[in-house]
Amino acid sequence: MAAPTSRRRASVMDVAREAGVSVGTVSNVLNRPDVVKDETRARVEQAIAALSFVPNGVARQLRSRTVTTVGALVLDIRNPYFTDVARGIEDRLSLDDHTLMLASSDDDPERERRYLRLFEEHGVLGMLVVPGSAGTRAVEEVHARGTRVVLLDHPSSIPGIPSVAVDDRAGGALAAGHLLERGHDRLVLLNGPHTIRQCVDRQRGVRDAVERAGLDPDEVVREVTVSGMDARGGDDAMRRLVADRDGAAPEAVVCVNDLVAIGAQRALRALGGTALLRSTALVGYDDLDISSELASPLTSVRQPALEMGYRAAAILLEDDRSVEQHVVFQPELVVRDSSTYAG
Amino acid sequence: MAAPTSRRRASVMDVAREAGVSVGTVSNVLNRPDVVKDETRARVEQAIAALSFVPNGVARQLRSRTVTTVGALVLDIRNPYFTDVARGIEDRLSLDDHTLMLASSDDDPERERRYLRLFEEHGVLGMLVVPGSAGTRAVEEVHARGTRVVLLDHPSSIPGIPSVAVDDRAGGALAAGHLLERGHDRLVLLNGPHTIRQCVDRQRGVRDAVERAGLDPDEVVREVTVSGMDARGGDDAMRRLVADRDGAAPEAVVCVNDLVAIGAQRALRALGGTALLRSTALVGYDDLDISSELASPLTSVRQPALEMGYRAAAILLEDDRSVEQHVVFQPELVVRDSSTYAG
DNA sequence: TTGAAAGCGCTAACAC
DNA sequence: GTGTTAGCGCTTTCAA
Repeated sequence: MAAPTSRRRASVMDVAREAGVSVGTVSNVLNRPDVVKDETRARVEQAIAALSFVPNGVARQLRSRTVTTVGALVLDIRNPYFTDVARGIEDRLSLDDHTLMLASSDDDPERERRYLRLFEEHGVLGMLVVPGSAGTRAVEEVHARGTRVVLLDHPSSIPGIPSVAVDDRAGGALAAGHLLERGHDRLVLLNGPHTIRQCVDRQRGVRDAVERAGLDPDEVVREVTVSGMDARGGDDAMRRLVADRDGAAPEAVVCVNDLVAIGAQRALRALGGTALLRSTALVGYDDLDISSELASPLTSVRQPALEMGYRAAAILLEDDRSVEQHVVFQPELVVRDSSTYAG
Repeated sequence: MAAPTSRRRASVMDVAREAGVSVGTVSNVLNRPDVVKDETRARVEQAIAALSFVPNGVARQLRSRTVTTVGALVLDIRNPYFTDVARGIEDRLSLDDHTLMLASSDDDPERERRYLRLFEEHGVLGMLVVPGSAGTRAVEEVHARGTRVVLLDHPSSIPGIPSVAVDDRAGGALAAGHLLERGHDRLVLLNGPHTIRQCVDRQRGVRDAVERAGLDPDEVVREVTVSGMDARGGDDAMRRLVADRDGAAPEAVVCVNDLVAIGAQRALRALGGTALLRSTALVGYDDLDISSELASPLTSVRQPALEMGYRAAAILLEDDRSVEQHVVFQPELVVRDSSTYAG
């Protein structure tokens, strides 16, 4: 294998010269091979090989205004839920031979802006965005400027922007309802910031369930905001909670996602071993693959991540008024040990 | 927010006309604002705002040959190990205001080719690639044509291509050595295909450890190839193993990664409950965040994923001969319950 | 400090 | 079937 040449990449001109044809013919070989005489095409293909010619996609895109790249911006690439969504997206894209540019905002408005901008400047075919705390303003602007957008994990209230989401309010109610049914009358909600729509909706759902049980949400539900929506955040929050109660664990806890729940479990075990862990009824959210494999297998609210990604990508590509533009999936409760030891 | 106009995006020409200046001046405002008279600049900026002008990055890249995008191709985006690596890459890139285009080959040569091609045609600044079963051939070609490449998770044997990897052979030896020390003299290795370099090296390491213990690897080690390097693959393989042995679990198992180990645990629990699970000593690889939270907390070989990504990105960006071009990190064994119940 | 004009590499008319 | 040429939107000389 030769060393990397610092020479300029070969261009259609070079290929044309090498093959003794015009650039138009080279372009034809590249894009409409059937229109070129066999013998000419062979010569051009030989020249392409000889020069290791790789077409400049940037120039092509500029000229032909055809793109095959879709951008996706998720909240947190380290959260398996979002990688499942991404996988669903890719599954759909690859059907049309399109490719995915994946990025993670980490709910940092600055990063979100940067990536939206990058996608827009790059002229992607469209983008799939999970908006963060900063709201949908930035996305709306992108959309207003003419780029196709589908909101992910966010019910769209914006005319012209389709969306794919899960009914988070129903999910919150599912989680809390389960704990109430099991006789718990005090709930802690380990939630993310209220700037994130999912967190607000799940909290509302929790309160719905409490009201439905004939109780007063303000008395029953104690909401604690985690420092981050990952294991670390759940761990920290649970430590604070236990410290507040002189070493006792809260009776029943709803966590905003499985990672937070896993962190909360970790804290409980660290502070008081299995005994403390089992004194709490815990429900997570997302039903990650690994949630069933935990020391205390997690009761969790399942969201159809892969399907959501697939559907969102389909809406973007099909851009078809006959397809439903606002899809809401229903979550589902999966009951395991973490919520059934206690009580 | 206005509906998406199907109108063409505004161009520098439009901005120039609106502001009553030439396109050159608009370009200067965009790229060298200090060289433009305050008052002119203000007028141009106003025009930009009025027209919602977003520069066409494709045209810019074509003309100025400056890129800020780096491509990364990992084996499996759903494996937290690789998302950690990706995160390390991003951390380094964002220092230079560069952005990451992330893709997953799923060890499918076809997908690998597609993404390498996409990156190359797009003219990325460079790429970070975890090669799959298909080997490094495709990457070498890309490199030979002049694109900067850093191999990830693969010790480079290719002149001019830097690499960042972990010593997998040492890791395999660490895992097996631990089990041997605990008195096991039959090991099952749940491995991925030998077309993947990591798998071969880890197997060699396992055999090293056996030899070091004065035993014969051919007698001690039984290697089983999983159908996929994820929980599903581990689950399937373990079921086959147990069936082969009339319902008994193997004494000691080294898994090619934590996901496989988690799947293996799942199978054991499903087949024979905690009793069967605890009759096996199990070691994983990667030390995922959640591995410590499992029903049977996983003994695992830790690889510094984040640091690897960071380092690889640094090498790519710095492109500096004074920086070591072949970095090999050393893995580390983390002992937990999964390997210490049994025996 | 600004404007005019060339050209990045490609595709798509259109002419032959 | 193939060649010629304009031009995608931008940056970058060079001149004024």
